[in-house]
Amino acid sequence: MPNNQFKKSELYSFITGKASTAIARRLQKNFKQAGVDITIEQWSVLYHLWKQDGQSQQQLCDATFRDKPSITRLVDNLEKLKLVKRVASKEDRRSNLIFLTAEAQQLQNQTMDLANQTLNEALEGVTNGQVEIAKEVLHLVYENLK
Amino acid sequence: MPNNQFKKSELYSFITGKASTAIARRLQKNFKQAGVDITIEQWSVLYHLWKQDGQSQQQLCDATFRDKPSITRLVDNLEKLKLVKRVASKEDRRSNLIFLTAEAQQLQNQTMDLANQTLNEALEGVTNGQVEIAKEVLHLVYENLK
DNA sequence: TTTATATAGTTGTTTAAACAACTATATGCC
DNA sequence: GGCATATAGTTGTTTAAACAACTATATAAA
Repeated sequence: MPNNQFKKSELYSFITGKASTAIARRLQKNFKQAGVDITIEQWSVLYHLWKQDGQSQQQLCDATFRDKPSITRLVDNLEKLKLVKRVASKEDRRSNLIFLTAEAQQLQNQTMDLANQTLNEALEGVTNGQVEIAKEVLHLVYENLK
Repeated sequence: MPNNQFKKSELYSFITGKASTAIARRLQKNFKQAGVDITIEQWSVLYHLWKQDGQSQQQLCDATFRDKPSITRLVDNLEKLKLVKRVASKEDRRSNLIFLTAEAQQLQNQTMDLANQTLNEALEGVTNGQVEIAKEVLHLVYENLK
């Protein structure tokens, strides 16, 4: 049984994601300090819309690894904040396309800088090689379970 | 600026913790399938009490990386489920010591097996060496930000 | 000793996650 | 065309996270 040594020790913190919790909290704190008043969950939706605007809610589900009710409510809240708007698709009347507002477009550079800064804080003292391997492992775990 | 290549790509999934989310969901699913009717957050508290029973709520905060209100409510719910009980400390009257019930003690072996099984599913195809490095990176990230 | 400060825990409020149940529209098959 | 099934999204409910404000007790300093 490979990996057994690891699996029995430190198992807990792997499962509970202490590292990603720590990163999320720090990013939220850095947003707040900079006067950016959105949640990191909202930001994660905007992030995918900056990459490609006008995605359907289902596409955002896949991109963010969230279920449909979660995206419904995140889009609700982003709409209240006037950061996105729902537009009914003409091709498929079941589907909404989500578009960024001008205000949301203005958030991109600042928040991406804050996210990069947060990762710099997180990865202080970690080598590029280590990070590459950690990235591979996390990717494999995700692929194994998704 | 070291690590910059990494930091700009895959940044998002590192921050949002897709891997740990995937592990948490799978563990919850494995609990449910086995008829274990607790949340993984509740389990994470029990996990630390199995390691040492009778910890204060503040100790559980530190161990689980949660804030005090979160632990208050997790202990509330675990008490409702009759899995733990609060006992007022005699040395410090501000503090509650949390003790496992017999019922919670019986959950230990089964749920630890399910957690190990979940990690085996997650780490399929990952070598011990890769896992060790990933563990180091996650630990360093946590230490940098906690 | 009394006063200030720190610590342990609780409560209220908002946001989000998970899951089930639901509506509406689309697609595939006879 | 009509029916079964799949897909897109919404709503309700429970649990948890984050943050601020609060109570009670302990500790330290004057």
